[in-house]
Amino acid sequence: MSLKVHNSLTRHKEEFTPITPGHVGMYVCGPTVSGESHLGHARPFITFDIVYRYLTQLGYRVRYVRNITDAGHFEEEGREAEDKISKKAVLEKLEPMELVQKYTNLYHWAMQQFNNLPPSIEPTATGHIVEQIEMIKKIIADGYAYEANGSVYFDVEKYNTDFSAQGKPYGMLSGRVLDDMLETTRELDNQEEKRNKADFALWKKAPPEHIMRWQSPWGEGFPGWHIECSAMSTKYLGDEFDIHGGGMDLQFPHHECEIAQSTVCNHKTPARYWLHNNMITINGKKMGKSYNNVIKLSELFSGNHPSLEQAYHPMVIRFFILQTHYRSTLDFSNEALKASEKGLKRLMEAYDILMRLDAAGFTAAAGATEQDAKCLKLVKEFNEFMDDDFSTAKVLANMFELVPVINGIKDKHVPANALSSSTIEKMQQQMKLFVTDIFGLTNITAVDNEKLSAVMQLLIDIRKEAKQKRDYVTSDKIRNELAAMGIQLKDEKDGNMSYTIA
RNA sequence: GGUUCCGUGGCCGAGUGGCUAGGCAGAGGUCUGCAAAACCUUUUACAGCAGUUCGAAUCUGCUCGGAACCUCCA
Repeated sequence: MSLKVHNSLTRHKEEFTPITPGHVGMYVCGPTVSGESHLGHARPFITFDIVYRYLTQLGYRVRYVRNITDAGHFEEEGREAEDKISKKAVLEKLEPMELVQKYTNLYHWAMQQFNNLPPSIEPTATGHIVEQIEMIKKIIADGYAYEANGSVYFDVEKYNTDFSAQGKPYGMLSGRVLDDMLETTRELDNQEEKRNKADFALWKKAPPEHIMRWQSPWGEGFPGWHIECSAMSTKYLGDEFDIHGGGMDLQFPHHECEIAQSTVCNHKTPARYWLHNNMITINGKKMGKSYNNVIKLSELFSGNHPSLEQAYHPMVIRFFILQTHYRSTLDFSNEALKASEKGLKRLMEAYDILMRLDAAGFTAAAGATEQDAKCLKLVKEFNEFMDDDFSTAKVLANMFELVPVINGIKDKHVPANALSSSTIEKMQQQMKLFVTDIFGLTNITAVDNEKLSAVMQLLIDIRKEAKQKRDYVTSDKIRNELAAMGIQLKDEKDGNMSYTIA
């Protein structure tokens, strides 16, 4: 079976075939570092981290490019003519680049907490002003952009007319029809520079108070919203690359404009497969700054937010996101996250037990017992589900079906002759591959401190001895006081004890 | 208003026309010095109406409800 992905461009699930065999170029829209990332931002980064990891697992050499938007070019409405970053810099009395650095660092910290792999290239908008200017010059030269009062706008209507003939109308990604849009677009201020309402800025003239500004053939200014992604994806991935990812809310206008710009410059639709993750909602509404309902990542990890009942470990968030398909909305609630927390712990504990099993001790012939056949099937399906547009939720469901089997082995409910050594090995191999390498999950209670685990072993030994002497005062004291510290002792069936640290 | 999508049991969520998704919570049991953990068993579903079909949560239509985008947004 081969990988199939849902392509937003065609609205169908399609077989994934890379342009260059063995290689994949993937571009994902990264953060705007004018503020701290929130839970909603976490979703695409985790989603495409899984895509990246899975493609790599399939044997592709993946170049994963994820930009950092560190130039504030957000003033399409022109109402206040101010750069978001420069404005905040004044408020916080920081240099713009100082602010950008601060939030870039915070973002990288959060990505590490989530165990997201770093992309192959993480280009910044400010580092590619030259490329963006060159691209704009090219678009003007081809007649698809015009200068007006120090700003440059993309001529959407001309583009739509010319490229519709090639079957590539403006709006083909988001299913919009330009003529309809012209009628429905709202009245905006300062639109007189544009020939048409649907036109978008490639370069904006900087007003005097604007701190971030660059010299250009059209005077001092800064790049428009969309051009950085076109410039950087072209530079690092070429005229045409395999995958472009991002949130569904970027489909229009951001990705639509990217397609238009790149198509004019490179004569090709930039990406073959467009993958869009859905939103995280809270009380049924999208989490986004315009709704004023965001929970920042640092708040989530610390529990320091009015709507949070507790802190949530980054791995819990990661697991929570993997429990649903990336194209579905995912509703945030304390109850749902707590359920994820419990589920993750249960999964990871079983995972640890499985990894410590000695496969040699199992005596069934492969596939001979019903249980053996079932386990083999469950584990085999991991690949099929991932190949089917990254169905992480279904993979997790299968993993959870393995959990009772693994725990049963530990508790001796599942005898050694119920499973074969080859199936145990296959389970270990597949679980390691999917849990650790592809899903990037780590045990949130893991202790990698040798001295602490030595101390814990000592306490466990003392408690065992106390129990043997029926000195329950001592044994309960050890158990209860450890529990008060957040360390849970668990008596196993065979008289052994294990522990988890909350 | 336009475009697109969704409505599954107490909660979150998979679901490709016929086969128990799964997680959390609840109930009963096993184990245990007690408890926890674990294991076993188990109750609640497919918004409504009509249609297609031998058969629909899954296809079609309508109704109701909700969301995203159309403006910065992951």
